[in-house]
Amino acid sequence: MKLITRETDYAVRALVFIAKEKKRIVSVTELVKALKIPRPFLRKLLQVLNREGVLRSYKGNKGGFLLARSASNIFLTDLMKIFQGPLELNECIFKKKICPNRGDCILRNKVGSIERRVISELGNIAINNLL
Amino acid sequence: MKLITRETDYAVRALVFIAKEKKRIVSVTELVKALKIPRPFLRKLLQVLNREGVLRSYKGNKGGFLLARSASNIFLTDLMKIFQGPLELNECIFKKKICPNRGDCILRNKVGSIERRVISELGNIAINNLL
DNA sequence: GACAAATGATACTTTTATAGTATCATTTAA
DNA sequence: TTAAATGATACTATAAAAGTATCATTTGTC
Repeated sequence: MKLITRETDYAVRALVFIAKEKKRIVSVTELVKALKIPRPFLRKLLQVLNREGVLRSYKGNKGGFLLARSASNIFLTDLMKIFQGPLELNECIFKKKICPNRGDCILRNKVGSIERRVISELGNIAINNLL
Repeated sequence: MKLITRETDYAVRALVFIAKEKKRIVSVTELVKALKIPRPFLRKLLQVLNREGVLRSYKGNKGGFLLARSASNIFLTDLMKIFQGPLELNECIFKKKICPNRGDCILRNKVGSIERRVISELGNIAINNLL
């Protein structure tokens, strides 16, 4: 039972590091040294974050990354969506239509209400809350 | 992000079905017909539930399963522990000691507090709440 | 007692998601 | 010009989840 995968976790750490450096461009080399994340893996993550508009990248020598928006506007749920897909705790059965009684499944309703609360709490956590 | 695996979900359905039959012994054959779960997979699950003291089994012709304890005393968290291991939402990093700052990791603390609430809510759900 | 219908035990295979690697092309400051 | 960076993309490895197969044993019923 894992709410946050390693990809998301690494992304958070990298973003926190970059946020702390304020407006200074930060390279993967620095991040690898500080965070001890496998280099090619981290590169992949950062490229995704760039594509998704969370980071802004600068190519070439002395290049690297900056936050594309303010740290208070990058939420944990944003990262989870990017790396883990839609936020659903109970996709397993519902999605695959195995469930013979989707509508009135009590279990699903109960889990669903817990899900909504978890998501709303996670939605309150932004990068600036983690500095 | 999946709170409940298919194994747990199937187990819940089977237990709910058995609970509804009161004290009548229920065979896998009946369960398969009613719940449309792959037979060998369901058998495996029920054998586990028997070993774990959730079900009681009766061998031989006309054999099958009964609840080993009252439906109000079989909790969703019991099944999750059996099929999904210890209830931790954030095992990923902490466990593997990748995290350079275990103690004061803000992310982990935040997720941890959400985790505790989820577990306590799940702990309130028993089989008899799902009939 | 024979037999059919059940569970017990156990090992195996398949599928999916996660985690990580490798490589070549392109950009850019010095 | 060159070294140090990112972009794009394809590949591999590992682990967890889901599902299958098989043989042994038990037991009610004819």
